[in-house]
Formats: sequence, structure tokens, C-alpha cells
Amino acid sequence: MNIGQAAKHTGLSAKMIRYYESIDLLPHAGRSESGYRQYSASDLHRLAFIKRARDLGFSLGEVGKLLALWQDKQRASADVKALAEGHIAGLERKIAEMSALRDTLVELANSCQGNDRADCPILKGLEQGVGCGAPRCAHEREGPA
Amino acid sequence: MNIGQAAKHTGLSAKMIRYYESIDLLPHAGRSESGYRQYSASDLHRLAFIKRARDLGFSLGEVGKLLALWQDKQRASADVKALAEGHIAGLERKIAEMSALRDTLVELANSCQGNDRADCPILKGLEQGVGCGAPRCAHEREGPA
DNA sequence: CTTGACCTTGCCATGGGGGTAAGGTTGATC
DNA sequence: GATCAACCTTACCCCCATGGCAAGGTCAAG
Repeated sequence: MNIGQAAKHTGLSAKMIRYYESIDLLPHAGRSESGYRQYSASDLHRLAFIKRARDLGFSLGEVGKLLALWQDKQRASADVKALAEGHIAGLERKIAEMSALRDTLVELANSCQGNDRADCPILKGLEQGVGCGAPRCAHEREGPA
Repeated sequence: MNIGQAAKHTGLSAKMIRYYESIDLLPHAGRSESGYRQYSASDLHRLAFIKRARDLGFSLGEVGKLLALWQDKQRASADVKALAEGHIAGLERKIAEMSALRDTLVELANSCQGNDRADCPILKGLEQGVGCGAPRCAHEREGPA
């Protein structure tokens, strides 16, 4: 099977399949006489695994670790669980940050009349400093990090 | 004031201040005789505005629009509000996506014993396809986009 | 043989920075 | 006057994950 067919079957782009090979997330694909990459059913299986892990938001580095654990029949399920839980923690951190930003913005937007007059508390908030729970927002905190 | 001092006062890095200038988010800074960038109080004001908008998660493109609205004394507050609400909607979309991913991962992780045995439902889920509400996860839906 | 769909490699771009090098300036100390 | 550290300048390359484009090879159908 050529790369285009493999792409269609897995939902990945041909470009990304080549990229994954280039960063050694995939073994080098076999080649036809004319140099076309050839994919077997087990290659498709691996590609589909990668696709699903990416869809769940794992980084390519994490996907690599998951693939290694997947291949390793001796692995402990605790290792996999730790990886997943680390990813969950990262997601929850980001969700919390974004929720804090959203809340601040909603407050600002609610205080803004949103009419054709110039007065706008949103811009005033940006001008003067507005409460902000995000980690990047360090200018109003005390600690070093 | 030199760029290092401006950076300290605003919480931005000198690097980013130069970058913002290079993409015309800032007017070209004045220069000393020896070529050092010089920043006035109003420059600092503008930099602080940018910093706060970035802290609230606005993209540099959005920051540019906010700056234009800020400068425009004739603007309608509705324009600013629309920008903020667009950003809020984007945040909420991302939060929803990430929450869906988190929920899926939590389910998988909960079903995993996390001991030293090899059996691991997380890897099985990745192998066989696991429910996924994210938009990138198209392989199990029907519509085109 | 031509056409068009597919494949190959390679380079550039994104956003929002970080790092690092090679050199010029400034100001204080010796 | 020399030297040294801290600052500044420009100009590159790096990250992530991906898209796009260009120039050329291949393959199958007409």
C-alpha cells in the first residue's frame, strides 16, 4: 500500500506520515522498486495508534513513549497510567488557566456597554492592570516564580 | 530608558520588545546616538498594555487590533466588546475540547489498574479506537468537516 | 504518447518565543 | 589610559506540529 492509501485509512496526512518516519516515531518504511514507501497492515496499526494518541492530545514525545510501552510486552501498566495521568494533569492545568482568563474577560465584557460610545472598561482594564490568575501574569505578584 | 529597563518595568523580555517592534506592533523606538533604543513613559504604557493583553491570552494579531481601538478615541465600545467576546468564545471552545480529552483519558486511566502487570486498557483503547469528542478526531465521524 | 494522479525530496512559513554568537557602548574601577 | 562587566546591537538557529509549494520521477488509463 502506498502512502496516500495509508493516509486515507488512518486519517493522517501523507506529509505527517513522512515526518513521523523522519523523527523515528515510525521505523523506516519499506520501499518499492521505484522508491515508493510501502505500508503493511501492521504499519497501519501503528499509524492508527499514533493518530488516536495525537487525537487525545499526547505530544509526539509522549506518543513515542506510549509506542515503546505498547511494544514492550513486559511493561507495567503503572508506567502507562503514569504517562496518562501526567497528561491529564497537564490538561487540567491548562483548563484551569484558560478558565481563569475566560472569567476575567467575561467580567470585563459584562462591564462594557458595547454600544457606539467610546467609553470601554475593557480597554481601561488593559491599561491599568486587571486581576489575572494566569501564571504568565507575574507583574502583580511577589514571589520569584 | 534603555530596553533592559523597559523590559524590567513591563515584565516583557528585551527580545520580545524588539520582536514586537519588528512586526510593527510597536512604532520604531527612538535611538540614542550609539543606536540604543530609547523608551519614554508613554512607550512603557503601550508595552504594559500589550503585556496585559497577552496575559489575557489575546494573540498578537488581536493585541494589534486592541491597540488600534485603544488609540482610536472615536471607537465604539461595541467593537472592543466584540473582540473580547470572540476571544472568550475561542477560550470556551478550547476549554470544552480539552475537557472532553481529559474525560476520555480519565476514563481510560480509571479502568487501568496501574500495577506491575502488563494488562493495560489505556493501550488497548489507543489500539482499538476510543471515543473522542475532539474536532481533530475525524476518523469516526461522517460529515466532511 | 499524453494526461493526470500519485509519489519523491527539499525548502519556507506559521506563533511566540528561547538561546547564542560576534561585536559595539557605557561606566566604573584600577 | 586600560580593563572589565554589564549592557546594547544584529543575525542567526532551535522548539512544536503542520501546511504549502516546487521540481521532478512513476504509474496506469486512454
